[in-house]
Amino acid sequence: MHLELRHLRTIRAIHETGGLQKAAESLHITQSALSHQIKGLEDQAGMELFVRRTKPMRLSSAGMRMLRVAERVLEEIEALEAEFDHLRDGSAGRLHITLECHACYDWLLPVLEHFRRAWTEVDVDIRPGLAFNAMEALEREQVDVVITSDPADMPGITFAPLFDYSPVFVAAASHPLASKKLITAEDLADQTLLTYPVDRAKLDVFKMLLAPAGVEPAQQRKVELTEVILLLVASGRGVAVLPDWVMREVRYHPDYVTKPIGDGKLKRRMYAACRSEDAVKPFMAHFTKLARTEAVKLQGNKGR
Amino acid sequence: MHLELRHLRTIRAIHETGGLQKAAESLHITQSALSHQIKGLEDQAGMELFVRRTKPMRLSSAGMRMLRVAERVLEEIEALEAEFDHLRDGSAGRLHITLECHACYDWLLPVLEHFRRAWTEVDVDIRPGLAFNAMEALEREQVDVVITSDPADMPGITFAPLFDYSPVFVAAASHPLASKKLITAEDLADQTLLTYPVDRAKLDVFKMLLAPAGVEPAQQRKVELTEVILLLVASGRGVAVLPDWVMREVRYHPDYVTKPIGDGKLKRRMYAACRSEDAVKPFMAHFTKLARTEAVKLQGNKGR
DNA sequence: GAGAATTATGAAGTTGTCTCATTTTCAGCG
DNA sequence: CGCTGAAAATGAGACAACTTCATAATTCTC
Repeated sequence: MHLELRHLRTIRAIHETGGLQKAAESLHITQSALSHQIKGLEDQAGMELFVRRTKPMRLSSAGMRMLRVAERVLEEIEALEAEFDHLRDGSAGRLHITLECHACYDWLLPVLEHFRRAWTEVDVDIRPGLAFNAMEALEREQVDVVITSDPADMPGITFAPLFDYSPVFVAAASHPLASKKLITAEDLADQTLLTYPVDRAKLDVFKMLLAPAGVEPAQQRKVELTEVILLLVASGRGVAVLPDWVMREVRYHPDYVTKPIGDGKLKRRMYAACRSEDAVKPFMAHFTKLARTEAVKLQGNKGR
Repeated sequence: MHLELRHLRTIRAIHETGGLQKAAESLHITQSALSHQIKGLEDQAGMELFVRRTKPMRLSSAGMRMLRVAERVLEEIEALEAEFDHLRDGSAGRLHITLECHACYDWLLPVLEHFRRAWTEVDVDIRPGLAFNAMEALEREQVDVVITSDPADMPGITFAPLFDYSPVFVAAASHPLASKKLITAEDLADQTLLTYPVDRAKLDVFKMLLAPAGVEPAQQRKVELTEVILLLVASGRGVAVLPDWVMREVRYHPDYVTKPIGDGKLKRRMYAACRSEDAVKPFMAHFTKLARTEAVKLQGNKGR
């Protein structure tokens, strides 16, 4: 028994119009075609789907069972086709994001909260599990956006700049380094460094400060959550280097001191990477715009 | 965009096997056919459903959306096909019943309670609304069984005898007719007769007693529920003629008297009518057997 | 970078579905 | 009762769509 949607559409049409003749019109085929079709269908089903004792003919009890499935299934199919219409005109789509940068949850979550209200038909999600191979996941359409500060020249991938930030050193107010004006790589050589649990290559403090100077911290402790890093810093269990926007809450808190690192002019730029074909979609443009706006709010706190 | 199940099967197969090649095998067609097919599908969808940057190819985000629908829909379709297998071998079906005889609920409901446990895949229902045109509804497959005591010689309809019963006169113990041994048509000429609200032709008391004698009761009051008829009888608001099995509960109750009617030998036979094609089905045979068994229980109460 | 594996493409063939023309069936009605 | 018209069934042929076959173009693997 090999059903096709054609059969379900036929069943439904005959039921709705109440006869072969009219059903044929509504399906834009001939009555003959329908007659042949249901004959074939009944052969496959091995039973009569229609009652011929009456004219026009109506569904039999077996036919009614098929009708119930037909109505449910066709509704799904039609919803799918409508969804594809929306995909084509850009009002629907998928926005699955992965981030190489832990601290970005700070601004990303508010952005997504705004976004999902504006684009109810876009399926939004964060996929932390794919962060390790983020760019590859983007190419394979496992995700649609990668938040990164390492743009690469890749064909088919577009990097939209979001905002600039500086990595900032943070320590407890009572910490010996609190008196220094500027933090150098060597200052960290005898420190416990608190970082996110990611590859060193993804950590600003290694890539921009320690690696160039060939310095290794006395100890590195990996911590998942920003709040916990700050907690450990405050209690003198280590020091950290975090993006400046993270510091907005604690910059003027008496327990902490923040210091510029390196020459104090280290700047990084955050990007949203997506496949170039998606870059032109309206919801994608809106997403990057929202991300920039949210970042500005955070930057605005700097001068407080 | 004109989707067919073939497309959904293809989408699912490619996803499950992880590539065109293997999917083609599992669908028993060539890889070339699949390649052509998805090309046509993508043309219709107006977008890419697969990511070709990788080999083997995988679903794109739009393709994933289609996959979700495909999985739901195909599950329904496969369940339907399985259901039809059961319909064919007779372990599934529909048993929609209508009754011309109100009192039959007494034994029918216990029967259906047994039945539905034994035949979980048979859809059981009672359709009181179709009682007026019961036999026509049976022919048109609006119902599958008619409970009736008027067998007719109809082509394609089989009448299975269930049990015999006698219509019995019932009145309040204090009623003037309580002293009579036998009730005749004339006895009812000055009585209020309580009946079910159906056509006179379907009422035993008219068809077998009053009509032949050309007698009309003083008054006829139509009451829906058996319990209410008995209540009204007990309070002296009228008399009734009911099937003997209905009386099992009240026969020896001090408020009531029951009397034979006519010559006291009036017998009626109850039948289950179904379409002859259904009569051979195992669940239908089981239903009539259950009905007979249940009736015997009631008849057994007679001699209590 | 060669070979294997995977997908794409073009042409030809086959299958299945539709249309057209006609017949059969059935309900309604004089 | 037979006529009449509408509805459904049937058979033959046309046609489109899907499939296969053969082969080219990619991409992956070692």
